[in-house]
Amino acid sequence: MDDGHIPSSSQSPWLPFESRRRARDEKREAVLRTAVALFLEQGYHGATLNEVARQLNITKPALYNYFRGKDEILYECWSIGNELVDDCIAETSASTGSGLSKLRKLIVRYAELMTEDYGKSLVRFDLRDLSEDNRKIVQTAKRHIDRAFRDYIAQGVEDGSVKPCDAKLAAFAIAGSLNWIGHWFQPGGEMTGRAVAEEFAIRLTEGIATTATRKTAQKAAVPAAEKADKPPRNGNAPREDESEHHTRTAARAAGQSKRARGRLR
Amino acid sequence: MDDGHIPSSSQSPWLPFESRRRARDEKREAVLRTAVALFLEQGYHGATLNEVARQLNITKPALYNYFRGKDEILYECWSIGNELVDDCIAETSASTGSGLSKLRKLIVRYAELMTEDYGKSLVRFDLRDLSEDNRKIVQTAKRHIDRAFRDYIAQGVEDGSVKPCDAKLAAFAIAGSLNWIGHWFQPGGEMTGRAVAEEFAIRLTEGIATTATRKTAQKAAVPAAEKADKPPRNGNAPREDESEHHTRTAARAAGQSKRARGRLR
DNA sequence: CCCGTATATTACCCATGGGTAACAAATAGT
DNA sequence: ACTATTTGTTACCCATGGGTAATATACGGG
Repeated sequence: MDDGHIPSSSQSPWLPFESRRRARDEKREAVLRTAVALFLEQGYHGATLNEVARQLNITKPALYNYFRGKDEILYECWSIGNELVDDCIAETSASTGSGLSKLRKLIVRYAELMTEDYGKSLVRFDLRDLSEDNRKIVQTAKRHIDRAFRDYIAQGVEDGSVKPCDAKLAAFAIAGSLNWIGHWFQPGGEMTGRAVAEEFAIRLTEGIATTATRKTAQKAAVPAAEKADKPPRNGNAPREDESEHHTRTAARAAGQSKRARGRLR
Repeated sequence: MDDGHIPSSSQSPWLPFESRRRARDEKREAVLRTAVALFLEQGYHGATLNEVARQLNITKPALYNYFRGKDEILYECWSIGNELVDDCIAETSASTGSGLSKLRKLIVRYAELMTEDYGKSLVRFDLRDLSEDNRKIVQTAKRHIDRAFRDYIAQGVEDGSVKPCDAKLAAFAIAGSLNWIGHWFQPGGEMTGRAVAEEFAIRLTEGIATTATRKTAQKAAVPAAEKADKPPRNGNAPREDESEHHTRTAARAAGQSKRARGRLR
């Protein structure tokens, strides 16, 4: 029971006896990183604030310097994930290309998000554990995400890159597959998050695309609408800049955003 | 707060003052029906046994005549859902036809299950709320379901009805879409459960099928392997034999099965 | 060096809700 | 009818864990 599990010293800014003066936001983030991991591992109700605090080498009441309560921590975790999704959507919407092309871009990004903690929090946390106000915010955001998928599909139908279909149901089907990734994906498995993401981008659009995509049998003559589909991208990028990615995005998120400050006494 | 919400008298065998001698199993089932609905509506942790009991016109301790505790009720709800899935798989496996044909059959049945309470319980309940033993049982059962999907896909690849693909990922993608139905579907919406199910069966297999399915552009010449695909079925059956369906299946489930008896004092 | 602020700690409160004990009422069997 | 069993009820226990009050310690500025 008391096996400790002292977090690797690079994780917690509260080193037992050491310069414990870090920027406030860094600590806030550290709390959220620990909380989201614990919530995912043990479930929101299974995880206790005492345990969150213990993993950070502090005690429970100290958490209340940064958050009003457990449900606010949950919300903030979700919120970071949501900002990441919003970024995906914004980037994708800003790009040029067919509806299908945009849809695939979004799928890749969204799928990879689902393999990370903050992404998982979008689909594994229960809305009912949030306060009334926050729940409404989340619901609105969810509709926003759904709309993005539908819009790209509808757009694809219009420009001919997507077969005529019910955009609503197609979006549900695609989003369902993607969201489910957040339930089964475990880092350290056979495939990396990105590999899964790219595979899903093909698989999930194969049914509704007007053109074949695979290097299987037919050799798919690329149609006009597809020309802007895949700019060289970053080829085979160094891969696994993940930790840096995390801190970067988390820092940005904590920096701006309208999320509550905690301790506004 | 005290708005009552007395369940329609056709729901509870414990009518306030009336012949309250029903068979034990009927009562057990009534508990489960009420519990599963409440767990889905409020979440397992949000729902209290007091509330379950109240909706049945009894008091909390009376529940312990039938179940050892809250987590066992959760397990039993899940268990009924699992038996329904097992039936789907058994029926499907017993049928003849191509791998694709079986896959579609399973998808239709599974999807429709996801629109019902006991089906939803398979994907919305948290394994971590179960006892150690029950959790293992559930995990094993989940693997069994996953295997069914994979097997049909692999079989389809072999008999040529399905394009070569990674059966594992394809199964995840399909199951993900289906499981997600259990999160968004609400009876009373635009589509019936069956309509959604049939739409999904097409949509989810369109990408991996070797032949087109839709009455869209191409007129899909049905290949040899597909001949046994759709027997007339029951055409447009009277539809909505749901309540009867529920009681029937629930009765069977309570009748046989090795599930614990409750109060084995 | 002293004080104000931020941050953390110790010690506590207490609502909640799962679970139990003791007892009562209905039921079935002989 | 009398009794054993089942199936309820009322009244209670109590572990858990979120949240708070009072207080101590570190730090930065004048």
